[in-house]
Parts: sequence; structure tokens; C-alpha cells
Amino acid sequence: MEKYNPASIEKKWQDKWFAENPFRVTEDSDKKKFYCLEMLPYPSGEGIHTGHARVYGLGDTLARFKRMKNYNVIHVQGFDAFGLPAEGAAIKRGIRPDDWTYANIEKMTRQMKLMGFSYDWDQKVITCNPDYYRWTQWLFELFYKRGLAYKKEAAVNWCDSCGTVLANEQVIDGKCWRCDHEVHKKNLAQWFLKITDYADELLADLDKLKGWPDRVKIMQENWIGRSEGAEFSFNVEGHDDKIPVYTTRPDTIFGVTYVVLAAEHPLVEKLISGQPNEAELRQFVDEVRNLSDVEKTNADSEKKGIFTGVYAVNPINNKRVPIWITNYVVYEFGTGAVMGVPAHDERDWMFATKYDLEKILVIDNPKRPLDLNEMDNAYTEPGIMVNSGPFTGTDSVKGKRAVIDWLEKNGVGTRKINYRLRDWLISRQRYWGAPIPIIYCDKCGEVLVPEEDLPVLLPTDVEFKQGALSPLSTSKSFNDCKCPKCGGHAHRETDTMDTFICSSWYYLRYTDPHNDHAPFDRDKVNYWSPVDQYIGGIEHAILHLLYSRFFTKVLRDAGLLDFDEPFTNLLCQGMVIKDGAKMSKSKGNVVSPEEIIDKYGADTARLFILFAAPPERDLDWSDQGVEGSFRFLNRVWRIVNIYSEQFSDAVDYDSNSLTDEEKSLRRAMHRTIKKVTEDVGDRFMFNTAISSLMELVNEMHTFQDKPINPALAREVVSNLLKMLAPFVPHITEELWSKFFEGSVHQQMFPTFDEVALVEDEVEIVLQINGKVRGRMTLPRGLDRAAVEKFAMTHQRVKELTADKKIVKVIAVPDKLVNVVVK
RNA sequence: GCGGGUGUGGCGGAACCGGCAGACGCGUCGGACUUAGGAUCCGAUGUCCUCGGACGUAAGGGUUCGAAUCCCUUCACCCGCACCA
Repeated sequence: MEKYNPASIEKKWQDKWFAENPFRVTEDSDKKKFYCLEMLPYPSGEGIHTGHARVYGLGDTLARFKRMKNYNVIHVQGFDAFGLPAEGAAIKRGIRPDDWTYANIEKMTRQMKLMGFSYDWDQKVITCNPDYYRWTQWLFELFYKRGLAYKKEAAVNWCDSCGTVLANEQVIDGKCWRCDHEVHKKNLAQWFLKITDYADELLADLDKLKGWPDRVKIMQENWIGRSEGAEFSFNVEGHDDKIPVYTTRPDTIFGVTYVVLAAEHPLVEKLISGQPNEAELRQFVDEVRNLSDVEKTNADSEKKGIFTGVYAVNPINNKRVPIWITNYVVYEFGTGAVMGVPAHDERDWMFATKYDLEKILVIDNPKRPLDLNEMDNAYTEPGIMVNSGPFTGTDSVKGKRAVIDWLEKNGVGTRKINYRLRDWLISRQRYWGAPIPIIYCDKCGEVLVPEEDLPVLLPTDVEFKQGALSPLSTSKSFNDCKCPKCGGHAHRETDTMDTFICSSWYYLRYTDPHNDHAPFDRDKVNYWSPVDQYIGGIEHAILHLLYSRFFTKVLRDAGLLDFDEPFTNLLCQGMVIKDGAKMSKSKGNVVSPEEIIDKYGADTARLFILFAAPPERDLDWSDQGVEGSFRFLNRVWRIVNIYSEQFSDAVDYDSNSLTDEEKSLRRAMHRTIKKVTEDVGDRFMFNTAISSLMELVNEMHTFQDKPINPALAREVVSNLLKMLAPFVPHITEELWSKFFEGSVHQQMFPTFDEVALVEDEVEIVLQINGKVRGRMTLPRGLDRAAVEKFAMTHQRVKELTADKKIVKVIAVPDKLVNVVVK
């Protein structure tokens, strides 16, 4: 027998696949479509890592399985190719960002082919290609025309180390998501996309995403952060100005004892100037304004404030309350000013306690009356309104509405819904991204680059320097241009777009990647979309997944496509861990897929990664486990070759004429088909699917040195290879080609026969008081009474119940009998 | 602090609807073959045991004829959010 030689087998079939492309995507099929998508990689210089091997291994197995289940499958790969590391390489090593990027793409494409992933490489999408970013720019213009892209000056998140601004979503714990460098605020004129226009729908439609993990939906819900309440204004004593505040607790409005402003609030300047302690006030304001985001947004940091010397008037009861400036009001949320209700808000309680401000109880606990003197914390639960003028005695939940009604009737406030979500800042002061297609004309102002002039190409005459502001601004050829409207002198926007824009629509381009007159064809995108199964890391729970949902909704409203949500089902795979830690160069625990391929072959690498853990859990890498997977493939190789010696041309056999051992093997085969079909198709339990295939192979060993019905032998081998094919495509194709016709990957996945699963006899467990005390074998399908009767006459049961009183007998047909005795 | 998740042999993990806990793999031990085995094949492998059994799914309690699974309390670890009024 020939030895299993993965290296030569894998090369042979990969050469054939990638030359003939049997995975070609076509829309002209009677089959049901299936869009299998994995999050596209960034072309890193390190090549593919085990995390890539895991996501793409999962996706590829599913895609191959679905093809064999007679689906018309689209399975495409691409590269999210813009981004800072390319510029880093340019600065550090003097390589051009595009050269560096394309070299990495070459490398990773080669490695993915080595893994045997069944992508239609003719559909490959690279986001830094002009034929792609032309349409990214086109989409920006679409947003602009729809009033969803605008430029404004704002205090934005700035990362010194990356030399660019960041979106809110890209600031993690006050640090840059990419380099972990601390982020600080900077006032800059920047481009934003109006994602807040879609806040409501993005929130509401989470309900439609039945196939998404709850935790992802909860994270998005929290991120959008919808809250309902009221906005109303305090008059300022001695000034014409008003202070609008936002509250979710209008029911506590009679408990207001002060008003607080964020240090950035526009009124601050006016209120403090001319105050006797102006210098002191100014110093406090400057201090707070200069706090880093980390210090400012940390709930644990001490609440500090200073009295402005000015008073405001509560519109509901004309109570005069002091106006304070604090460090705990978030300027960007609501109105940047808050009413202080110490008795019913924890922060206000702490603040008022510290500065000895008045506390008024206005919500009482209906179960146990409250006394401010005995409270050491705010009462934040609902209750009954007290000390609240005409509202006294009202249930606080109903009181919210009543107070808002009063505010609206008296013209001092309105009902208001607020979101935590802010607009998406998309300008980046970097080179390696899609240029924002805007021209600034001295006469005409901000002008879109005409559609026919797209793409705005990246120039090559730029300087890459650490810390330099937008390298594009160093390019004269890029900067200077003519105004498309008046023909006069103008210059270009030198910022590029956030790469997350590029990845917000790539899955749409996959359906029509060569289109040169539109981003994608409407019929094609509607045929394939939405994505039936999306697979990727949890780290994109908010960023990429929220942005993509936003894009889809905007493009739907623009009439470019006809669906509301891009991804029907989402699977978030776990990390790959080794020796208790995430693989990383600094820990020295990195295993590269390519070294596993070199040693054992891609099939072993794929098998191990799918077998070692269920997809959503973290995977513990084990070199011995890899060894075990390799061993299993050798066993498959061996047993299939042994069985093949007994094959006949006959395909039919009479199942009744089989020996008991043959019947048992046949049953095992059908059982395995059922299990694998359900585990892969319905449950995503690739690990248990593989274990059941291992059981079948173990079972096949019964006949390794014994004659077997030749037609059965043939059937078992054929079905085994078909079932293994999605997991280990090379070895199965090789063995298939030796003994059968065509390609195993073009076969239908085997179906199971319920009848063949059924055994004539079943083992019944006998329990006394719930403990297993014996077993008996009975014909299948006996009813409760019959099973009970057999059990009660069973020797062991009789012995153990002889001197006891039988209280109850529970009989479950084909399963167990439990005798309860005293 | 709030929200979500996880907890099962020496290890990775099974047990899908409340019905034989530990499938499958790794490791370990034993056997066969062999000049040899770190290859391959066969077998054993939760703990304790007086060999009848007893105990056992983070800990404690509850519901049930019966609980890893349902309910309550507690603990540990992981992830997300964290002054959003």
C-alpha cells in the first residue's frame, strides 16, 4: 500500500482546482443560493496566522458542505488593504505602501491556496485597487448628496502615534484601538457620516437578527444607547441666556437643587467673566478641559466642581438654584448641562455631599418611607412623588409623562430621545486610504469631484515622515487643481477615508467585482444577498458590523439594493490560545499554519483546528492534538485502501442478507450521516461532526482482516469520503479519484435512511429509586405497560424490590424503567 | 458598578427536549508485531472500595420518580460597557 503523502497529494489537487476554478460564482442556477462570507483579512507582513486558518477553515468547510447539499454557493475572498501599517513600512523601510501591500497580498493568497480554501479567486476584491476605491469615493459622494456626509469643526480624538484622528468606536478605554497610545482631544475640521440619522433603525432592526449572538446585539444596543426623557431650560438670573438640560428623570424635577455645566459649555465663559473669583474659576475650567479622555470618562474619578456665583431658576417651581461647573458632565451628550437632583441620582448625591449642597426628597419608597437623615445613598428606584407640588402622590413612572406634558404645555421643554451614538468621523490624516473626493474652490467653496473624474488617484510624489500631517498635503500634483464648477484655482481635500468605509461595503462588491459602471449590479447583489452566514471575530461586534449595517440601510434608501440587513446569521469564532495565552510574537508561542502544512499537510491543519474546540470557544493549540489528527487521516488512508481490495462493481445489496456485524456497520454509517448533516448544517458543531466520523472509522476496523459484503464496503467508503470531503478536501479527493468517478466535491452529500438507523432491539435501563441497577434488552417500540411488565418480572428488579413497598413505576418506552420503593 | 458568558477526569471537550455523566481526541498504563520503536494494531483508563457497592459535573440549597441540564443563594474566572444625566 502506498503511504499517505500529503505534500504531493495537496499540490496535485490545488494545481487542478486553481487552474480550473470549479468554485466559479454564477447566478444562473436553479439551486437555492448560499452566501458564505468570512471577514476579509488585512494584508499583514506576517502572512496568515492560526486565527485566519480558523475562520477561513470554518467558512470553507461550510461552503464545501453547502455545495454538496446542492446549494449555489458564493465564496469569495479579498483584502482590506488600506491602512496604517503600510505607511509605517514606508516610513521605516522606505518601501512604497502599495508595493508592501501587494507583496503581502501575494504571500497571503499563496498561503490560503496552500490551505485548499475553495474561493473563486477570479472574484477577488482588493480595497486599495483604484477600481475598488473609485466606488468607495462614489459612495461617499452618494452619502454627501443625500445629506449624510458633512464637514464640521469639532473636538476630535487624536492619536499622536498614528498621526491621525479616530472615530469614537476606535477609542478603547481612552486609547487608540490600533497602537494602544493614549488619545487626546484636538479641535479640527473633519468629515463625518451621519450614522445618527439611522440610530433608531439600527437599534430596532437588531430584533430582526435572529441568527446573531445575543452578546453582539447587546453590545450594539449599548453602543447606540437610546434614552428617553425631556429637554427643558432654566433661566439664568441676571442674563438673557437659558440653560437647556436633558433628563431621563423628569419625575424628579422638584428635587433640583443646583445646575451643572460641562467645562466646555459655551455659556461658561460668559458666566465667569467679571466674577470676583474669575481667575480661580478660569483655572478650574482650564484644568478640566485639559483632562485626558481616560481621566474624564472614568466613573471612579473624583467629582469636582466650582460655583459660578450665578443662579438659575427652575421653571416648574421658580426655585432659585446655584449654577456649578464640574468635571463629571459629558459635554458631547445631551445639552452639556445637567440638573442636579442629589436625592435621586448617585453622582449628584456624591457631588452634593462633598460640597454640602441641599438635598430634597421627591420620590418616596412605597414599601418603606425614606428619611434623608438616614440615607447614605441616593434613592434611584421608582416610587411615589412627594414634595412635588401638583404632582405629589403620583406614581413616579406615570409622573415622568405628566411632568413632560406640563413642560410642553407651558412651553419650557419638550419630550426628547437621545443617543449615545455620535456621528462617524471618517477623515484620516494619512496617505494610504481612499482620498475624500472633495475640492475646495476659493469662489465656489466645497465641491464634489465630478463622477466621471473618479477615482481621485493617490499621487506618488509624497513624503513619508513620522508625525507629518497628512502626507497627501506634501504632494503638489495632488493638491493643486481646477474647480469643477468655475474652472478657477482650487485645491483638494488631503485627508483620506477611514478604512472601515472600505470594509463597510466589500461584501456587496463580492457579488459583482468587475463592474466598471457601478459599485455593483442591483440584480446580482439582490440575488446573492443578504449574506447567509457571516463568520468573523468578536472584535468587530461594534465597529465593522455596525458600520456595515448603516451602509446597507443607506444604500437601500438610495435604491441600490432591496434588503434591510446585510448579514442574516453571524458566527463569532473564538481565539487561538497556546500555553494559556493568545498567540503572540512577544510571548513566543506562535504557530504558523504554514509550518503545520509543511510537516503534516493542510488537511491535518484544517482537521485539528475544527476538531479541537467548538467554533465559538477559544481553541487551545496542542502539538500533540495535531499529531492525533494526522494519525486519524493515516487511519482513513489505510482503512479505505484495505476496504477497496474487496470492492465489487455491484452497488446494490440486500440489507436483510447482511451479517449482524455488517448490519451494525451499515447502521453506524447512517447514524454518522445524520449526525454530520445536523452538526455541520444546523448546529455548527464541527468538532462533534468530526468525532462521529472518527467513530465510524473505528467501527470500520471490524472488517480490516475479515471479508465484508463488497457492495456495502463500497458504499461505506464512498459515504465516508463524501462526509469527510468538506473538512479535508485533498485526501478525500485523492482517495475518491482512485476508486470512484469524477470529483468528490461534486457529489451530493449522502442522505440517511431513518429505517436503517433503527435497531430491532433496544437496551432498557432499570433503575431503583433513580439509580441504575440493571439493564435488559427488549424489542423496540413496546408501549409503556409492556415495558413495565417486562421490568417487573426482571430477576434483578425482583431481588431488589422483594422486601420493599413499590410506590410508583415510571416507564419510558425504549429508554428506561424507574421503580420507586420504600 | 451595570450587562453578558463560562465552570464536567491528568488535558481539549461530549451529553441536542430533565432519562445510563465523561462520546471523540490527547496523555498514561498494558499487550501484539519487531533487531528496534517515539511507527502501526489490540485493550484498559473519573475517584474510593471491605468488590456488595459508595461517591462524583465550582459550593450550598430547592423542584422532580429522576438534575451537568430547571429554580434560588454563593464563589471563581473571562469578555463587553463604564460619570450618557
